[in-house]
Amino acid sequence: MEFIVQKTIEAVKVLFDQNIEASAVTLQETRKEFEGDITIVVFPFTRFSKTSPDATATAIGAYLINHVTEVADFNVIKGFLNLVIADSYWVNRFKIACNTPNFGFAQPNGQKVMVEYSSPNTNKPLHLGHVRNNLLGYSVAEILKGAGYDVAKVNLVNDRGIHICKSMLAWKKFGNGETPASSGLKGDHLVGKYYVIFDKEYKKEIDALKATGVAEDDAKKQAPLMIEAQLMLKKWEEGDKEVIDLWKMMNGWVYEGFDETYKKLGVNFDKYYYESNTYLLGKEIIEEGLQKGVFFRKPDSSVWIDLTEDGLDQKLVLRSDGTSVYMTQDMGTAQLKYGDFKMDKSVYVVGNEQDYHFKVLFLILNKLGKEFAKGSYHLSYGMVDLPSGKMKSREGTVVDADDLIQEMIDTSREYTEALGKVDDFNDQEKVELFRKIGLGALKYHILKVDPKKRMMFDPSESIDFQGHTGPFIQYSYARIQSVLRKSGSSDFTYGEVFPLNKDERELIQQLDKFPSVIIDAADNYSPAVIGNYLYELAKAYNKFYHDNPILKPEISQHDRNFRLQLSKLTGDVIKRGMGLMGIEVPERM
RNA sequence: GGUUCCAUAGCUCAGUUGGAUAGAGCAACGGUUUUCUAAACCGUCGGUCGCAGGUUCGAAUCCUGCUGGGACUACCA
Repeated sequence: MEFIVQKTIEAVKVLFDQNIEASAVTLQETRKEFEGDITIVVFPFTRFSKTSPDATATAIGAYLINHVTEVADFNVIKGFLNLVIADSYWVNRFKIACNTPNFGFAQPNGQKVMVEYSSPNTNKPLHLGHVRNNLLGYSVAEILKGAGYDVAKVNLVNDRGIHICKSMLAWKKFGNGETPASSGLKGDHLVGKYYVIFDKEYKKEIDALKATGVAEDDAKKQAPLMIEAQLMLKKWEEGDKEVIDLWKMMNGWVYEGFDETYKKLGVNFDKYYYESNTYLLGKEIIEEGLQKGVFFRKPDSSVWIDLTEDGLDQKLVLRSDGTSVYMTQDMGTAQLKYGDFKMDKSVYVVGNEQDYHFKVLFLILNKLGKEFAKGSYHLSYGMVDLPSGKMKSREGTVVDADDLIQEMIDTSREYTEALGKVDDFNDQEKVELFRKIGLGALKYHILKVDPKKRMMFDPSESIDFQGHTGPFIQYSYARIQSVLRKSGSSDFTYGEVFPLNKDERELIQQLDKFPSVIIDAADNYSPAVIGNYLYELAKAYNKFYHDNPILKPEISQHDRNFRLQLSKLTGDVIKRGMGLMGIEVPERM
């Protein structure tokens, strides 16, 4: 509505002889209890109009109606200037949208962005927290594509370290050669089982030591299992064949399990990075930083950065024994990734528990003068809380990703079969539909919440299929496809300018927003923006559908085709928008 | 202790440059189907926007303090 802003500036100049900036013109959608489409807030103008808000609004309204063809009418209520925009304008916008291939998606903007997400540890299966991460990362990547970026999705797998050795050691000691094939367990679940066993046995040892009078902190360090795990890590780093073989075998199990879960979630990656290949990186950057005076070395030869001037503390970047810490690796990996992709932006989808880490990382990269520091962004999402509180892997209070997905599919099957609408579906079609609806419900439920906020997830309360949900939007799509099929045509040409009714206008206005919604979602890295928009769109369509016959005999050819075209575009936008959230839509449901 | 994020209806959430009487969904209650899919549509009920000040013509939104909750603050990742 840029032209309204420009004409308002003009009106203010002519009427009150005042030059104002475009930012001084506040436009908002007219609240639906009032007549009009666009509202101008004129309070700021009263300072120089020297008249009441109502008089100011009336004067501007009168000017606009005489100088802007699109302004058909106006009214003033309590100092708010409500403009009625001509139907011809909306019809024209609609026609343009229909003639735009991939309406909503921006043209390529020539910029490259990397989205790193998922980044699992290979010692346990994925849980609800990872699900949020994966859904967010995938969706944000798709949204960025929709906004014109060239996107690379990458997964940085944490496949080494003491926690991995714990699973390996427990399996070696207590596993009796158990494999996914012999146990029937999914690989990641099998490895996770031994991670839990390690913790249990380790605790026993700690308790035994404490009983002999050893202090807790010392007991944790002295426990034989911990000593053995650390020895194993050392052997791994030395390339000990036996340890490496075990590591390869067990990680292989985990990857098979992850691949299955990723496939079910519908997420994917353009490239995998493994920490076993990157954990030694970053040491040359330490040298670089020391030379540039960004880092300093302490007498024990550990290396630090002083961030007190930035309101933070001193931070270790290299241990006294010369080995890397997480920060060292991340500096090196950032450099590696930039070398591989030369991206303009780099998004890290990581939970907000690591806010401090990324703040420091980006600060360091900036101080080192890295060209990629400026484009780095930590998409910091909130934790997923259960009614019982926070999820803790070791305490078994996690919601497993595979279980959750299966429960959603089962629930969707029960719900759908109870409605009795799928009796003529064959088995294959049913399986597909239940999967689409179950995952649609889950994904929408998680993605509709602002990523930055913590969210509550109650697994016992099965996710709804009515109201503000994924299935509601999927259903709207299926309905549209049903109407289009029944029309028996695909040529929806209709005549020229004509009056719109309220529902039609509302729907067109909603559709008209789609391109700007995608940009907004991309700028804010927020699938929730798309989700809320699609809900509003589906609501507008359902209202329209309910009150406006399309295929009835009494409907004129013109109205019929116009409404079919309106339905068609709505369906396209829903499908495209849901695709940005990684949600599929069924042709029938 | 320090840093930081959060607090909106019984529940889950919208509310993005400060704008009208703070909105949805669920739950509860009521209505709509011989008519293109009722996973829908319409209505009723439900609020001290954590509390107290401040800035402003105007504050859920900005500032300060307080209360309550989370996270971070390791030679862990």
